[in-house]
Amino acid sequence: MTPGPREQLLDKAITHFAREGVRDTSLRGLAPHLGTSQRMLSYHFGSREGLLTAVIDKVVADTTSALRTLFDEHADPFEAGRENWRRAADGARLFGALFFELSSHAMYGKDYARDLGQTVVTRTEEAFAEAYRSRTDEATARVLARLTLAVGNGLLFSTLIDADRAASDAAVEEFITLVRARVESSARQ
Amino acid sequence: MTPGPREQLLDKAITHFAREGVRDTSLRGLAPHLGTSQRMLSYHFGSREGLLTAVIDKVVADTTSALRTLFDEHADPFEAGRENWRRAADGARLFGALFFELSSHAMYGKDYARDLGQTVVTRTEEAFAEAYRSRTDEATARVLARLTLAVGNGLLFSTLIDADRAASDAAVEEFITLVRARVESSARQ
DNA sequence: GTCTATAACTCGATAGAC
DNA sequence: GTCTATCGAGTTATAGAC
Repeated sequence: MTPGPREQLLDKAITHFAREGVRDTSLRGLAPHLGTSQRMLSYHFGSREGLLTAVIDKVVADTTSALRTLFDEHADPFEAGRENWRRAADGARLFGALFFELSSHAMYGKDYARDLGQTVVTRTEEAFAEAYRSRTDEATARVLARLTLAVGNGLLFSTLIDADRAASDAAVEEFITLVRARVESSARQ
Repeated sequence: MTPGPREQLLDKAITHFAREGVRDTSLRGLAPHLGTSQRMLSYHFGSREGLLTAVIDKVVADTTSALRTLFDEHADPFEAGRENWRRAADGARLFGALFFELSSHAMYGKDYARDLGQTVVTRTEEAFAEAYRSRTDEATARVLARLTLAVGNGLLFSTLIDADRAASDAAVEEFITLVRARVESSARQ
């Protein structure tokens, strides 16, 4: 199944948005970089907002499927967390700024960005909570899940600003150590 | 010292940006909401980018001075952290989306947003590290500072997406408990 | 400092031929 | 599906009177 022209354009558009931002990229300015015309972007996506919606839908779909395989492959929530961080940080240089830019659109209440918010917070948090449940009680699992997601997003944020990946890696390890001790102590009770 | 018209316009502009976003706010559309004209915005700030620069400069100055008083008033880094979270979360409904939107501009490498990045990551992290140094060794202080800032920004992010302030408050308390245990155990060595 | 007016430009959307 | 061409509304920046 070879992707149609629409899917090819969408992939290229995401790459370009990741580099240049959504903020000051117009359909006119975007088209030449994708080897197409403004008319074709309008034709395939209906409108500028239609293109943004398609971009977010694809990002959401990719994130969701990646998350599913992640927790299928790692029964240990700490291993899953470490692996999730590694993937996010590796991709950050490419897609990190776009991630936070589109998320800010969700915060402003833009319709086309609502699914993104649901995916990057609610669903991811739920996946972490599910993994923690095997190690601790329900209430602790929920609060640790929220904290874990926050650590991931917060370190992604810091890394994108100051480019200090090593410091963020160290912080992840520190956090894993902290939580592991916490879960072991609650299991001993 | 009563503020001049420029400063009054700037304050109102920040409030409006916080509600509507920078992305789709033009000088023309902004002016009537501030009780002025597009001509006056150009006159006082030179250009649209000049206005954005002024907005960021003010946000940076306010954040820096708030941070200084924060650590002057609370010697206990855990109290300072809790208070920092309280302030950030209280202001989040007003300025949170703007914070992440402008930060994404810094990630894209926009000149006018560089100072913002320095302030919200490098300087804040340094302030936390300074506070932790009184409780633990240098290396641990640095990694805990990075982790603490990440928790704050990450929970701010989650709260802005899903509006669950209570869950974030609980996560902050959980984190303080974790780190307090960590610091006490390292002090015992 | 403030106003009106406008120049010069860019945008998204669309018409219509092929 | 793809092209050229254009409409109409939007933008910033600026000229010039008061």
